[in-house]
Amino acid sequence: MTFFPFCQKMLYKAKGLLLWPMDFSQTIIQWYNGNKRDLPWRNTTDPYVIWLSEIILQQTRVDQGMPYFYRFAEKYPTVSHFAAASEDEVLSLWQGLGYYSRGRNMLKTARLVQQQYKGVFPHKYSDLISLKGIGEYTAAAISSFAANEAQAVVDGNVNRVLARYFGIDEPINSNKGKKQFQQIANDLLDRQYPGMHNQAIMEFGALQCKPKNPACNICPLRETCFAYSNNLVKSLPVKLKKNSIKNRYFNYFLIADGENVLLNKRGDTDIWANMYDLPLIETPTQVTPAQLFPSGQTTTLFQTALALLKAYPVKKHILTHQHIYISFYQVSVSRDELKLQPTWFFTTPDDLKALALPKPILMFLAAFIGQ
DNA sequence: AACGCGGGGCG
DNA sequence: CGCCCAGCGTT
Repeated sequence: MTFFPFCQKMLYKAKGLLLWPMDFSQTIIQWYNGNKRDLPWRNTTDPYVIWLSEIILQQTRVDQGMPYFYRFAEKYPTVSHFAAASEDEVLSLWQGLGYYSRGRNMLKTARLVQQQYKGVFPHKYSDLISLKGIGEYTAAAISSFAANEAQAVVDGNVNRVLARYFGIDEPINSNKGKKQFQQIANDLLDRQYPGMHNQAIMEFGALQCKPKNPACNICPLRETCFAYSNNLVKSLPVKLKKNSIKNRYFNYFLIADGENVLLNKRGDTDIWANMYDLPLIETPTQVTPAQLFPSGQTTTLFQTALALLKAYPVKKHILTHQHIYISFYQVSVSRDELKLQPTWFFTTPDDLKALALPKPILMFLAAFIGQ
């Protein structure tokens, strides 16, 4: 999707460098003063306490992290207390919050601060950035909140606000996008009150410019918001989708009665909807014939005793969002033992020609019938 | 640049 | 079910 990137760039230059930076920051800060939540880590400039909150809040909503913040702040009132903890104890406190490497890295950092910094938690960006578990965002957050260092934070909230307000369609998780959003955030930063500015824009993203159903109707920035003016609020920010290719393992059974082959009519929800394949067992992982036929050469899959005649090598079939590993097993079963499933039926090679088969099934059957 | 790492809330 | 959340470390 493209939204005239050249024009946007001009627009950003016009807004960001000439016209709007003061208005933007002042409007956001004004909104912040009227709408901010009372959060415990905002009532301190202790970099240690802010660090606690920031690590806990990485990829974690405030509501979810809050009880953990209290738990840690009470158990470890200073970084020295934290440094004296055991990993088991920290992980136990962390239990249920997810992303457990955060807890382990916290302990490493606490111990390093205890040793290298004599228990005085650093507040300079350049010191913070080298600590385990502290990246660009967290270093900017701690240094600006604790010491008003002019470092602009860029998190999910900031990305969303900037993408919408300036109409930036560069993906927020591409390399180019990351640089671009960081650059804009830097340009926009209120150099007099960087800490409050950072808090304000994030709070604005969290409460006002929300991912779903943002409150544009009462937004103080909507008159100059690119996304609002151009009906693009729902499509910004742009994010590169993760390659969510799933592996699936299909085990097909070729059951022949003379020339006739037992087919299966597929349902209408999965891939190859309403087409025809063979009796199938899908497994969560690749299985060997030995696993599929646990008692030597026979198995009772489908509540029917099947005897393995031949196992074919696995074929990989690639779809846009799925990689399917297909195993074919030629089996024998006496017809009176066969318990037909509702979707199963025997077909002749002639009738087969009139049916829609997925490519890999068609190829397999053609080779089988042709032999 | 891509991926793994978690648990929970929301539409 | 897919997306998103005060991201970071590793490859």
